[in-house]
Amino acid sequence: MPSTPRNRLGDLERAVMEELWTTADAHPEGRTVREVHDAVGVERGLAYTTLMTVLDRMAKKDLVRRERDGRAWRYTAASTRAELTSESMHHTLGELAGDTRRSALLHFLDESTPEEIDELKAALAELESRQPDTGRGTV
Amino acid sequence: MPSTPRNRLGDLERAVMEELWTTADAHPEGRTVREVHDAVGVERGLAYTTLMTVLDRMAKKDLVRRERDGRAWRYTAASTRAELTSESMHHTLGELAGDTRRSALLHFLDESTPEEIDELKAALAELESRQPDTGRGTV
DNA sequence: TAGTATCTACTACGACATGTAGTTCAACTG
DNA sequence: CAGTTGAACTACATGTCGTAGTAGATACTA
Repeated sequence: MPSTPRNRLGDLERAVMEELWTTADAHPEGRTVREVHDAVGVERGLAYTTLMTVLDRMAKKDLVRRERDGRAWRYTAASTRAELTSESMHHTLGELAGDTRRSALLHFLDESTPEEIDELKAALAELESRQPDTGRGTV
Repeated sequence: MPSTPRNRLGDLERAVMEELWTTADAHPEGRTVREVHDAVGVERGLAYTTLMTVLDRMAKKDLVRRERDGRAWRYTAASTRAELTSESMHHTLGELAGDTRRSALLHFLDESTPEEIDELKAALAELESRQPDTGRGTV
């Protein structure tokens, strides 16, 4: 359960998340501050401590998790990019009452590219195949 | 074209938008600062000028539009709640590359209530009936 | 073992967004 | 004309984020 906002990421925060996400497969144990600094800090001319501060804050916001590795911390993303995105979308939608939500979804689709719509349909179909029950009425 | 972020609204900003949205039908000409203050400011013990400042800033961010009415301004929401929500959702999704986007959509659906899914399906059907072309391949 | 490199923890500071409001001045109302 | 209303401008506090320095502990190396 996130304690702080956890929504909108800053530019650097996002870059750090990207780094953690893209290296998650190759490094499931996570990345140290040094590694993250090398990956996204050096090219931006940032100090090592800057990345330390940012990672520390992100841990407090539950955006990343950390585990001790010797005297260093290893950071991993707390959610996948897809999860975070989905969460953010739900958060946005969640501010709306039922009837408006429907309207927002319609708008959303209206402004979607055909590809997105296809993706959505595919995702719906996929979901359908896993849970054949429409669920109507199951609150 | 919005000049400033225009995303995440503050609490008061949101309350103001709510007020403008919910009274849009009854007052298409918009609302004056005084009216908005009476509606959302008084109960919070806010000064009239506070609402003035906030509305002024919101106008600069293109969240609201304003038109002169005598020497006062009349404010109207620049987008409907549904539009703004949809916009925000697209903004979130837009940060993702195609393959991740698909995954995010799947997650999104996964975490949706059956009601939301139904709404989405209905919206899709509605869209379908307006634009029978699937669009696949049309970049 | 002394010296250096490496890490964390803590502190700090500027920029920007937002909530909050005062002051100043013009215009309108009796 | 006096009081009221409203806009414009300015200001200040708080919170977030980018940025980084310093202090102190630990590990490595010659």
